[in-house]
Amino acid sequence: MALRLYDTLTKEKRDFAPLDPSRVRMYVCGPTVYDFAHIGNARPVIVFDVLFRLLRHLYGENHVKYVRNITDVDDKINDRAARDYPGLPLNESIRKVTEQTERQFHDDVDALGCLRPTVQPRATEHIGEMRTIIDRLVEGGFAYVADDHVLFSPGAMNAANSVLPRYGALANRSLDEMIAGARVDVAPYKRDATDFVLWKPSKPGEPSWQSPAGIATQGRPGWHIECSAMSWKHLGETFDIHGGGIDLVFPHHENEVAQSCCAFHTERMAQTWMHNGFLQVEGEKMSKSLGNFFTIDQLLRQRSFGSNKWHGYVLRLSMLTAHYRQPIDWTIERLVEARKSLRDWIDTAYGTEPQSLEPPDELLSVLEDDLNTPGVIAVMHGLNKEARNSPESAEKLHRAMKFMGIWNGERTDDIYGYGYDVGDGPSRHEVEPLIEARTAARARKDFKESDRIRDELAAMGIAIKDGKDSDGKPVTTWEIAR
RNA sequence: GGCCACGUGGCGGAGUGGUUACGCGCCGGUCUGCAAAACCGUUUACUCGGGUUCGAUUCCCGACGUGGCCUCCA
Repeated sequence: MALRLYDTLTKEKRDFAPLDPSRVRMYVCGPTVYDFAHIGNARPVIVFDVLFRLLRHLYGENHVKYVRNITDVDDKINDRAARDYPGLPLNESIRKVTEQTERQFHDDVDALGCLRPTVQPRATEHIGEMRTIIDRLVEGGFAYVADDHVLFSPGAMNAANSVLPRYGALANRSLDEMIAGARVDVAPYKRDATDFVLWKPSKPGEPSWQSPAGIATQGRPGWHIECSAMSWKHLGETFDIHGGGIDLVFPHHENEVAQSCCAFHTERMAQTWMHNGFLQVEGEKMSKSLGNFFTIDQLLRQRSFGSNKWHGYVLRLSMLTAHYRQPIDWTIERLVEARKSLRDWIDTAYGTEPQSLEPPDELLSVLEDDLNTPGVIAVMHGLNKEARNSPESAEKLHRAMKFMGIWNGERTDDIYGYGYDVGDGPSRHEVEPLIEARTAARARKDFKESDRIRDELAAMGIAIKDGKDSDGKPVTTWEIAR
């Protein structure tokens, strides 16, 4: 079984064959660092982390290069900086915003069990590469200067009639359709409604750099050029996989393809284009006005969603319960179910010693089929069931979970719901004396008293489970009720 | 309006031209002072209408529905 991936451009699942197996190259569009990342942002981060892990397994840890950019130049950043640090010069306030947001982003995705990409380049550190690409596009006749802007012309690209792809091929639409659908308020400096900005002049106070194409005034890059620049710098003119959310297909990725292929005279920018489906929250598009907007930080660290904090492993597993190309409806019920699965599996796998870091074969064959993570979850449920009669299956389950990044062998009490390390809810000092009193009452068969204590605990939000230890002595465990 | 994706049992969610997905829930049982938990077992499906086919949930066409993109967006 070989890795098969669905390619957005050709609309088919194909065997994956890297251009250079000793150097597998993947680029994924990363965050614009102006605010906390939300749970929708988490989806591609998790999905492509799974792919990164799989590629590392298949080709070797040192033979996969994963680049995820950090966009640190953007109007939203400027606005946020001016709002949050009105007293500071814009340069400084922008740096504060981007550094702080980047740190927060890393805290969040670390908690989601994601490995760090090989390189996380910043847009502002690649202005030189952007200028080079823009100059080449102007020289090649694909872009032009107007009013201190540099504009890319999809029309010129399609007229070139060479190895270049057709503009619109990725998003599967024609230039004519786009012209028909274009807004009436086309900027006056554009020759054509479909032309898009590669470079624009900076207003006073805005971040600015030396402009390309002989433009005298200082300027700043358009939105799409950074990814062409950074993927070129770190991965080369063409590479294997380019990923991101499906909403990026047009215009962002379409324009990246145009820029890169025209600058380098290549047929394809990436061999495989991968896009994850959209996320909704409780059946509706996530938006602040609907009150269903959740940041990763809120889910992890505040009781904002379903009055619960959610462990990063739970968030990650719940994200993997749907295939990455399918839309996903993010609900409390989904998280509760993921948490239950995770607890069952940890109960089984806890304490086993993985014999290697290899994922089980039955998991690999499923995952290699275009990242069929729901299938992987079914495999894990199967291992969990087999583990009742087979210690080897428990060990396999341990390896499977490690490989998928949903557990690393630790005791995670906030998954189990024990209150004492969560910081709120009843503490073990309040609960355990009552448990002991109930055990004593049961021992003297005072069931009226033992039931009364159970009711009292229930009122505190504590659920209890009676069992027996290995000597047959009654043992009661407890957890925060859900 | 244009383009695209999706529509599976109470819920979540894979997959397949003819054979059990899987998980949760429900129900029954074992266990338990009683519950809960755990364990064992059972149950329900492929939006609608045409077509292709020996046979379609799976392919084709149409309808309806949901969502996405077309403007910043994962």
